[in-house]
Amino acid sequence: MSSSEIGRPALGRPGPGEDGRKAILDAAARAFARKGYFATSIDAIADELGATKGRVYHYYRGKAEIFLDVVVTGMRDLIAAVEPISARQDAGPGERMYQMAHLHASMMMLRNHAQRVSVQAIEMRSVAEIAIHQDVLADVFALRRRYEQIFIDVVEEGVRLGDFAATDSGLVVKSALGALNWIPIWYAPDRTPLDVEKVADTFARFIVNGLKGS
Amino acid sequence: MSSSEIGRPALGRPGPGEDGRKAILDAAARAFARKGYFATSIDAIADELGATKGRVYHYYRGKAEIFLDVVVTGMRDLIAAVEPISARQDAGPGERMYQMAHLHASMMMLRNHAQRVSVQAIEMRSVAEIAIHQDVLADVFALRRRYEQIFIDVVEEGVRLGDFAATDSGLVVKSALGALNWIPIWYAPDRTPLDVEKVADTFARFIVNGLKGS
DNA sequence: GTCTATATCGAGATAGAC
DNA sequence: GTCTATCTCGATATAGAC
Repeated sequence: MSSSEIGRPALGRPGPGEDGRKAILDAAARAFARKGYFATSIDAIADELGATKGRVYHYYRGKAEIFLDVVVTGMRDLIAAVEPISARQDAGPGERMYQMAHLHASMMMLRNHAQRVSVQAIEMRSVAEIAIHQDVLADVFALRRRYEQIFIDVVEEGVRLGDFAATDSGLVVKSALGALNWIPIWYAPDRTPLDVEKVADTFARFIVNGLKGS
Repeated sequence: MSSSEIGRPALGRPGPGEDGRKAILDAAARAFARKGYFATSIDAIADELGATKGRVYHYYRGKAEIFLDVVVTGMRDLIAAVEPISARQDAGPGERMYQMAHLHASMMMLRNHAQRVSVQAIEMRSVAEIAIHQDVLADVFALRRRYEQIFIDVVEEGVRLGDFAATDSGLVVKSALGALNWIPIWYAPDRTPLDVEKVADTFARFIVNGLKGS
């Protein structure tokens, strides 16, 4: 996990000013979520913030750093929310998987900006500006692998207990997370006035049923 | 469907030279799939083609046009492959859904370049260069809606027949297509030496089970 | 810490030779 | 039809005033 301990900013210039950085992060998340990494200029982020470029460059060395900080923060939030559920002893794998999927789906809708940016990031491996930051990228990959493993462990426990049908656990987890990660791509809080709870419940039930088999 | 009748190029300068255009389309699909729309320069497309910018601009007015042509072509291919299955009379909804999902998954892997680009396109609605082409964008949306409707119809037939559990058919189709559309994001023919048939089968079974309920 | 210039440069697009 | 210049401009990033 090296450079991404909880609480420490993953990137950005050193020194204090945690609140200033946070405001930039939020503004950037909204801007990136709306237009994507390349179509979002630093000026656009500054506008969203109600400031000018100067402020942004005071806290961050460049656009790629801001982007990656949004991504890492979003992934940490997701893991911090979902991981505890996977370890609960009072529920079986089916019930835990339902709750994990339900919460993941909810986060995709309620924390839409940051999660949408995290999804974008997956396709940016090969972009030079981003690829430069090998260290942070390594953290991002590690976080993603760790998150997938949480789901894989629950699936395999379910298979052992006979609650889930036997299959390739890595692949079914990719199916399940694909369905969930796709949500930010079509869900837009303003254009799609859908009931968050209903969507989360439908997705979570679909996933658990898919794992149980027929 | 206006400007996108089958056989006619959706975009590009008028006149003959269908083969020249096709070669550009393939090269562009590979380049866009690798780096994404913005990180791919016209020079990079020309390189991939083994030519220079001049050739590209002879056939297309600009980068956005090439991109959208790749997208429309990819979506037409997908629909042309999957739609016939939905209409088959010799199989029930469960079996047809399995085959549709199986084929969709296979296309995501075997026609990886074009499909990866189509997935990218969904996030590009709001990008100015792309948004200019209202007419082609309308076609893209229509194609996507039509494709979703194919799946929705099969789901609703399955629910009527009691083969599938009753739910919001639009939402479960978004789950299913999310799982499938996510494939190009993690599947890379070179990095992921996975058995296409096995992946397609696992995904299709997961989806059909998810629809059947428990 | 925050702002207003401004340097710099990559890339889309065009003109015109061959 | 295909190429090689070349124009042009937007956006990153910096310098330095306040």
